[in-house]
Amino acid sequence: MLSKKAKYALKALFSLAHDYGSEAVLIADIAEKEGIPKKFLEAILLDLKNHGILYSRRGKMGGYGLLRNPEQITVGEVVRIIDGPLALVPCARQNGYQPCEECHDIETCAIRITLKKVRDATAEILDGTTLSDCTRIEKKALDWMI
Amino acid sequence: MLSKKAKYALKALFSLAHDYGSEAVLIADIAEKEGIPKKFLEAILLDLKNHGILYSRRGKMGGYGLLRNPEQITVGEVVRIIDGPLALVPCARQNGYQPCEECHDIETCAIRITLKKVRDATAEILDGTTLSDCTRIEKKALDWMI
DNA sequence: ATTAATCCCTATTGAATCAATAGACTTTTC
DNA sequence: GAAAAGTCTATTGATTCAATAGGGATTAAT
Repeated sequence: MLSKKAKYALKALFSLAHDYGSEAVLIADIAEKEGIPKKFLEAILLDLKNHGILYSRRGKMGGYGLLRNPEQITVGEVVRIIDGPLALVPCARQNGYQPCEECHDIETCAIRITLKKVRDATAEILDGTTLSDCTRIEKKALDWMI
Repeated sequence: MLSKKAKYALKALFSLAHDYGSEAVLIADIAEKEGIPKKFLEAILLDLKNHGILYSRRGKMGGYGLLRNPEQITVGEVVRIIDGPLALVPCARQNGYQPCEECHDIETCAIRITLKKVRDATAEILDGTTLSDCTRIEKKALDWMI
């Protein structure tokens, strides 16, 4: 399951991608616009900042903004920051591999091999989807209505 | 994450697939062979029985066995029984669709659309992998050693 | 018919994680 | 220096996960 935190993170980033190039945006504004508990969003944005996705300015006139172009930030990157590795099982990870206790032979464990395929397919999709892809998808509906 | 319960279920089914055609197998035997807490395994096997994967016999000489051919039971079916729908988000499910509160327009929610792709790719892999595929994978290692 | 083996059922526990909240601290602009 | 922002630490309540406990029901063998 995708955590609510990750969903909030993506929503907030879509919003910031939409405003990319403008001034920094207030946490409170994003929170209200996207219906996210403000205090919760604070922690999320801070986390994204610490991982090089966002910049921030403190004090009056402060706020958050994307540190990179929306085309250079993928959904996969965000999900990994908030929810951790994509693999459904630690022994099927691409990077942070961890053996599972109950698996005798790592090379031939059918569960691991199968879930590695799932991880790879998932990574292909999520790492191939950028924030601008997402805003483009969501913008279609608005254009259509005008 | 795949639950430990689902991992146990798959391990137990691999074991039963290996013994397919023979007598019913004791819970205790599977538990010991696969290193699964017996009481926990009881609940798992019962669940799989109630979903038409296994048959059981009570009393002396009792035990469990596959109700269908190992080629007709997929990893996807098992995972869904134990862990629920494959989709990472309820609004991306193929069958038990449920709207998410925070998503205004279902048709154009980028999160939903992206995670639906992930679900479909996952389903393709897991529903395309049978118990006999798994035992075949794991058997390779043994053959090789002889 | 009795007994022992076996699966079946209900309840409970302890740990971990998730979602959210509270409150004080630091930095910056005006 | 006052007000407006982000930053940090801690805590709470709810939920889920993994496992355990203790019988109850059924069947084969004697």
